[in-house]
Order: sequence, then C-alpha cells, then structure tokens
Amino acid sequence: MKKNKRSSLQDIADAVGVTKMTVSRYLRNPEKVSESTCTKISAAIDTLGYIANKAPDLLSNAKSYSIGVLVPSLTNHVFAQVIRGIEDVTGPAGYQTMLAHYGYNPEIEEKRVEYLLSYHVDGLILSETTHTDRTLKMIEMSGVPVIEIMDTHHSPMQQAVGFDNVKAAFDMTTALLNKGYCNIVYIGARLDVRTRLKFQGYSDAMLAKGFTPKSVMTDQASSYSLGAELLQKARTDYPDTDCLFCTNDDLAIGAIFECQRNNILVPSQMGVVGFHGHDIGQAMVPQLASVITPRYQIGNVAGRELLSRINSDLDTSMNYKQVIDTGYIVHLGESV
Amino acid sequence: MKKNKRSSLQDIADAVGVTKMTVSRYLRNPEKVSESTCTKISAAIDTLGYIANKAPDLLSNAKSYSIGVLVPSLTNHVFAQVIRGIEDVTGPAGYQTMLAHYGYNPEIEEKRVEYLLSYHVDGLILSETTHTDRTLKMIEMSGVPVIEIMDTHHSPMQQAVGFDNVKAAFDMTTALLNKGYCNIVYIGARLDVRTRLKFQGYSDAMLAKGFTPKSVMTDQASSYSLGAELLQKARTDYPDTDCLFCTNDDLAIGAIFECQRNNILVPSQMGVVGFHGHDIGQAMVPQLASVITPRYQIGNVAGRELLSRINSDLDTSMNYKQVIDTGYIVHLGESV
DNA sequence: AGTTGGTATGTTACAAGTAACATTTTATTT
DNA sequence: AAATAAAATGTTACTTGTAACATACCAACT
Repeated sequence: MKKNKRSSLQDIADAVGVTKMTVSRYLRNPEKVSESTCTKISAAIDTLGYIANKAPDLLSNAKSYSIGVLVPSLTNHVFAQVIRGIEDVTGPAGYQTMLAHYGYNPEIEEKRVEYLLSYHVDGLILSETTHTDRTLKMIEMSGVPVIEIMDTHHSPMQQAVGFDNVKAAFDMTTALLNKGYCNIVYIGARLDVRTRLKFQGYSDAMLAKGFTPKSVMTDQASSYSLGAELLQKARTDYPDTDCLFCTNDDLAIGAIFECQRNNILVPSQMGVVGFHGHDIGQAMVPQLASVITPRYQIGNVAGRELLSRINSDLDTSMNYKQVIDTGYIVHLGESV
Repeated sequence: MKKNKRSSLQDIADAVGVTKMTVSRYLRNPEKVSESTCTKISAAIDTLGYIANKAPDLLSNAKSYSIGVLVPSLTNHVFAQVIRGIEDVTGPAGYQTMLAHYGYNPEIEEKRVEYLLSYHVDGLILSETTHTDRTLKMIEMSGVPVIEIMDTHHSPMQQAVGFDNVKAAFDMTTALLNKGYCNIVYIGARLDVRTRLKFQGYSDAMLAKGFTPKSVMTDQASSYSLGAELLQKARTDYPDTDCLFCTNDDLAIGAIFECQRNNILVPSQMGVVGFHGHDIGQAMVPQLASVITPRYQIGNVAGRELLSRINSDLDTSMNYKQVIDTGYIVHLGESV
C-alpha cells in the first residue's frame, strides 16, 4: 500500500497533454492560456488535488510572503491581541504569519529565529529587547527587517513599537501615592526584562516621594494561585502593606480573590493594581485598577511598519533606529 | 546600499576553498571531513553567519520534521494548553510545530491546511470535525496523517483524540438536576459545532427527566461581558431560571460577575456552570462549577499518536479509523 | 615499485516551479 | 496565397543542498 504522492505541476501537465510551463502560466497568468486549455487544466487540478509547493519559491529567492512573529508565550493574553493586531494588517496584504514562541528564553528565541529565517520569512517581529549574540548576527546577515515590540525603553536593533514600561510603572505608582497609599509593595514574577523595568519605574516613583520601595519577587511563572500566595507573603513580610502593585493582571486578580476568601476588603483595606488591563480585570467586581496597554495597536503598527519596510527598496535594516511610542492609560478602576 | 544576501553553502565553500559538498558533509557527517578542513569551515560559517535553507529539503521530498497544528483561536485558553501538550512530545522528538488559526471558519481552515501542506508538513492536527470538501480532498491526496482533536462524537477522518461533548453535557446536566435545579437554561455563543453538541447533551438530559430545554443563544464570540448580557437575557426570557449552564467558562464567569453587581447570590439564588475548568474559574470566589477537560493530555496524546504514525512504514492514512477518549471530570465547585 | 585499502574530496544529477527566450500555431491583412 | 502580427505553447537554465558515484591522495604491505 503506497502513499499517495502529492501531485506536481508535471502530473497535471501530463494529464492534460501540455508542458508544466503551461500549467504554471495557468496558475499565475491565466490570461495567457487559451480558454480550452484552461478548462482542461482546471479540471485536472481538481481531480488530482494539486497543492502549490513552496519549495521552488524559496529556492528562487522570491519573496515568501510570510513574516515571522515571535512571542514569549501563547498562554499570555497580551500576545493573542498583539497577534490579532499584526494579522489584521498583514493578512489583507497577502502575507502569512509564521508564529513561534520561546518561553521567555533567549536561547530558545535564537533557535526560533533560525527556524523562521530558514523558511525565508520576509520580516520578523520580536517581543523582546534582549537577544543572544548569534540571534543578532543571524538577523544582521539575513538582511530581513525586524521590529521589536512591547518595550521602548532600550535602543532598538532597528525599530521598536510599544511603550515605556519604566514610565508607565512610574506614572501608576505616582497616581497611587497621590491617592494616599504609603505602603505599596511591588509583586513580581518570572523576573523577565519587563518586570524589572516596571519595578524600576515603581522604585523611582516611591523614592521620588520619600518612600521605601518594597517588593515580593519570585521567578515562578504568573498564575492566579501565585497571586494569592504572593498576597499572603506580602502581608507577612510587610504587615502594614496597604496596596499591591502587581506586575500583571493575573497576579492582581489572584490576589483579589484571595482577599475575598480572607474577608479583606478591596480597596478599603487593600488596594490591588495590575498591568495591561485585560478583559477579565475590567469585567470583575471590583473592576481592576491597571495600566491599560494598547496591545492590538502595537501589533497593528508593527505590522504596518514591517510591511512598508519589506516593500521599500531601501535597505532599511542598516543604520535604522526608530522608536514608535503607542502610549498607555493609567486606569484606577474600583480596586484602589 | 545593497541588502546582505544570505550566505549559501557555496559562499562558505568559496571562503574555505573547497566544494559545497564538503561543507554539506561538515554539517551532516562531520566525521567524514578532515580535522583541518572542519576548523576552517566552522570559522567561515561563524563569520558569514550561515543559516540552513529549508528549500532544498522541501524540494527533495525529505521529511520536513514539522507538523501543522490548526486551532480555531489563539485567544482561547483551551488551545494554549493543547499546544503545550503537543509540543511537549513533538519538540523533544525534533519536530517543529507550524501553528495556524482560522477563527472557527471552515473556509479559512481550508486555506490554512493548504498553506501548511504547501510547506510539506509531515502531519496535521486539526481542532474541528467539520471540514470543506476541498480540505478533505487535499488531506487525502497529500497522504499526510491527520488527527482531529477535542471531540469524539463524530466519526473521524482517520483518528480522533478528545472526549464526547454530548455525553459530557449530559452528565453535567444530570448532576445539576440531581442537585435539585429545575429551570436550567443553556447559554450558548459562537454556535460552533461543539456548542451545538453540548446543547444536545443538555437537552437529552432535560428531556430524560421530563424537563423542557431552554436556551439563550447568540452567534457572537464569547466574552465576559457577553456572559453578563446573556444572564440578563435569560432572566428576562425565563424569569424562574435557577441555573445557567454556559457553553464555556468565560460566559459563566461573566454571568457570575453580573450576579455580584446585581446582588444575586451564587449559588443560592442562581447556579452558574461553565465548561473546560480553566484556572480563572477554579481560582475565583465562588469556585466555578465546570466540566474539567484534559486539554494538555489531549494535545499530548495527539502528538504522540501523530509521531508514531509519521514514523511508521504503513500508510496509516488509509482506512484508518480510531477514536481515543480522554474523558472529563464533572466538577461542581461552589457555584451550584 | 606496485598493489591494496582507506580517507578526503570532487562531479553529476535531481527535486519543482518560473523567467527569459524560442518556436509553433492561428488569425489577420494585403 | 503569401506576409505579418499576435497568441499559445515549448525549451532551457537557474535556484540550493545532498545522494550516489567517481576520483585523488597517502600509507601500509607484499
């Protein structure tokens, strides 16, 4: 029992009695093929179930009409919306996205970049600002345009789209201090670059008003249950804590549920703040205070910029430094 | 300013003064290349930043060591866990996953299947049991092994891994009726196949005990706010509603929040039930009643089965019908 | 020195589609 | 009917890496 071998242009050509060149024309410039031949070819393609073969396209250095998108995690809702933002511009322009994830690990990111480049993607969107040396080299040598998204605090390889995490955390912390909170504790997890940047913004704001930064940090991945745990740890380590600034909404929401289970009133006895402004936090009772970040817009702008560079004649990957700031909104909701 | 063209084996060979065949050997069978040549080639590869080229592999019908995974939505946490389950088996075995999504739309699914097949994936994992005719034909002609995941109610193309949605909804409904609820309303959204199957299970259970099935359905996509809306609609349409069976956790959680805003006590005044048993529902107060489905395990088993078929000599795609049932758990939590 | 055997490297052909050019067929004009 | 133009189709060459086979080189042995 042999496997059905996928059919090639040659198979179609043989079935119709022409050369594969004619079949190729039918697919690409049907107006150059006679009507009767078109009919026959069309029928043969249906019968044989022809599927285009990407291999020769890649071989001949043609544009692949695909762009590589690298996100740290698929579980993280932040990136689901970024991806939607990207695909809403790239899809209609005829580009496929090749999606990969790397679990916040630069070594795995390196492997994924190599993988995407081996498939000749026309451009790359990365979600991180730190990369291995080899990642940087591969990208440089390949000459594909790259956009780094989410954070604009560092100097980008070429082009960055996002917001300043330090400034966002600084603004939120300042708003909390203005509201009268004094013993704000920063709750961090995973300890990725963005968490560190946000902690820096928080610390700057605390110090600016003469308060001491305090934090509860772990390198575990965020989860609702971790939020509950870290609330308890904060209350043990710093008994007079009156507000938690959590590095993301998941931790904040987990902390609020834990307050509910322990009859700690939010916000009167404990303020809780998240980051990103996800749907769940905005839907819950009390509505979660959070820094609302424009994930969809970041993806959208990144996609648009990338396409424009792919389609430009200039070699935009060289000596190109640009930062596009999409801003954020400090939203105080009902949980502070 | 010209773009850096990516370097080929030939470029490395020229730099070292050998033929590309020797460089190819260095990469694949380094023991067949002399030590001094190895050193030189290795240096040249580093300097020129060589990246493997997938094109010739695809051309020569070699295995691509990639498998295509098609999920309806990236926003849906169900599939993030399925993907983790898949990659935890396929990754260590040296396979890359090519991920694509299709927004619950069979026409888009068709395009994505074509896309994945054009890249010569060695196997496919689909998340749907209904496909267009052309999708079926392409898969048949290409001869790649396929596994359909999530639902085992229909007869699979080749092999299915999941659970019986009808039975799961039947069991949950029966448990609710046994608990004393009489006016259970089914809340559905998107109206995809699985929602319809679950509604059928719910209806069967209601009728079996002499109750009338009632439902509030919409084709909008699920969201927390939609859950709130549908709760209100259920209370308007069926004023004596005592329990909502929601087609997924998102709707259920949105409904519970809406109850909290309107001082409707859960579960004493209104039972609320979801489906899938996500983290958020299990972390919240009250803990959500839900059918807990083994998403990770489904992905894991599907990945394992697919690999075993890819690596088998038999043409497993023909006349192959197998269903692997991974079961589910009816969990009543605190919200009923 | 000549043969043998092993190691290292080179040569050729091939996979599928397409651009560029070449040829054949059909239609149109004189 | 011959000449010309236009349309349809064919031929060749090329893209990259590798399998299969061919050759070159050196060491060891008779």
